[in-house]
Amino acid sequence: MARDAARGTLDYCILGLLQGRPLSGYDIKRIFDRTIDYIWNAGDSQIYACLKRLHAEGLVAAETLIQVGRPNKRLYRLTPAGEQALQRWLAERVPDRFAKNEFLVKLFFCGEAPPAVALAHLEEHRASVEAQLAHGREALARALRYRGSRQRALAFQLLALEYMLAALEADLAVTDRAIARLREEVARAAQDSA
Amino acid sequence: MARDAARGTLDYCILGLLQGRPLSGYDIKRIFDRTIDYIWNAGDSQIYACLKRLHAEGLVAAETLIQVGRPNKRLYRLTPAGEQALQRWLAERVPDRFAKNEFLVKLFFCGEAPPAVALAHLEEHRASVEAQLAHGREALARALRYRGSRQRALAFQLLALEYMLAALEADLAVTDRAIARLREEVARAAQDSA
DNA sequence: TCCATCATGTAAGGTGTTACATGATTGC
DNA sequence: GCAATCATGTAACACCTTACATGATGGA
Repeated sequence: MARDAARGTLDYCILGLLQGRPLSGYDIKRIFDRTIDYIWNAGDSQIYACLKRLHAEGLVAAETLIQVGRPNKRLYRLTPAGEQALQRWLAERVPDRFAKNEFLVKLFFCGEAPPAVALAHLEEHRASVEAQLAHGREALARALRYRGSRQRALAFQLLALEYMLAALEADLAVTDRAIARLREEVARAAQDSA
Repeated sequence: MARDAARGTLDYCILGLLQGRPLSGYDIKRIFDRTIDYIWNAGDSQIYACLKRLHAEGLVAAETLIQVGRPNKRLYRLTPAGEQALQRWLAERVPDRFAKNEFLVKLFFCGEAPPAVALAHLEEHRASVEAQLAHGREALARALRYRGSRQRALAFQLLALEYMLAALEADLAVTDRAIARLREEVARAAQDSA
């Protein structure tokens, strides 16, 4: 037994979400969009394909729920093998890959373009960061209101949110400084040419 | 003409690096490893394949440099078409995709695992962040010592570094708080069972 | 003698994204 | 009448990683 039947991070995300309750592919996609979106996500087609494979490999069990007035759904739940695979993955070291960042790459090469180009990217980035911050703070408020079982799971979700919010706030500070500097540069250039 | 001959971010990174000087695939890989690594990178095979395609599509020109005592190298330089493609890409909006984060995903699901598991991940993460910080600070010091042409390009590389360092510092603060909390929890659990 | 550096590639396989296909119900 | 929600999938492609292949020079 060299390695698990589950393959990528998405597989384990799905196994993780199935802890303690059965879900359909559709449910899983909704949870992704609502709660983990800022860390991981996938298109629905990928999720359905993944569930099919996890089922074929015995990590999840499936049953079809017949519904009236709406399409039937396939409910998946963790099998003991799936639970084991998940626990093994949780204990395994995180491979430390660099994180790709399309925004920073573009900024990195903006030296040869006119300052307005970089400024536009920075301003757009600022708006995006603020939107993410708002979204994250809402999620935080929702999570803090939550009273239920799974308090321990909640603590770790809060920690992930804390990471994200801290990163976004730091990002915003750098962005604001950069925008101020660039605006000054643009203004100086305009004055010089006048 | 719907879109450029260049495709992904890697294509444009390579075009960006080729601004103002010819480079071989090997050179490009070394620059990636030394300076952009924390934002983007690629395996050498991917870089060679990419260069070949960019050449076939006329965005770079190639010449073979015969060397003595070491293998010949293929030097690539930007063509006017490549320069245009790069400028177009620089001006284009950054598509805002979520950033995948394997560490946070794992942490997110650590609620159902023993606290020691999460603690191990956090401590390892801390070490990794400190290493990246050290690496980034060195790069910053090197960049600040740099005296040459391309000062404008340098300013943007410094900005990218500034983003990275700020994110890492924020990350470290959260990590330290989380480690302290978890250690306390583990200690309390040990005391209760005693 | 063995390893690192210089230098370029092929081949295979895995992962992820996008577009397409289908079809009922509910609310505006 | 139109769009959104519920629900599941196939197919094609684009992208990325890993392993393999080759071979000289120079230092420990």
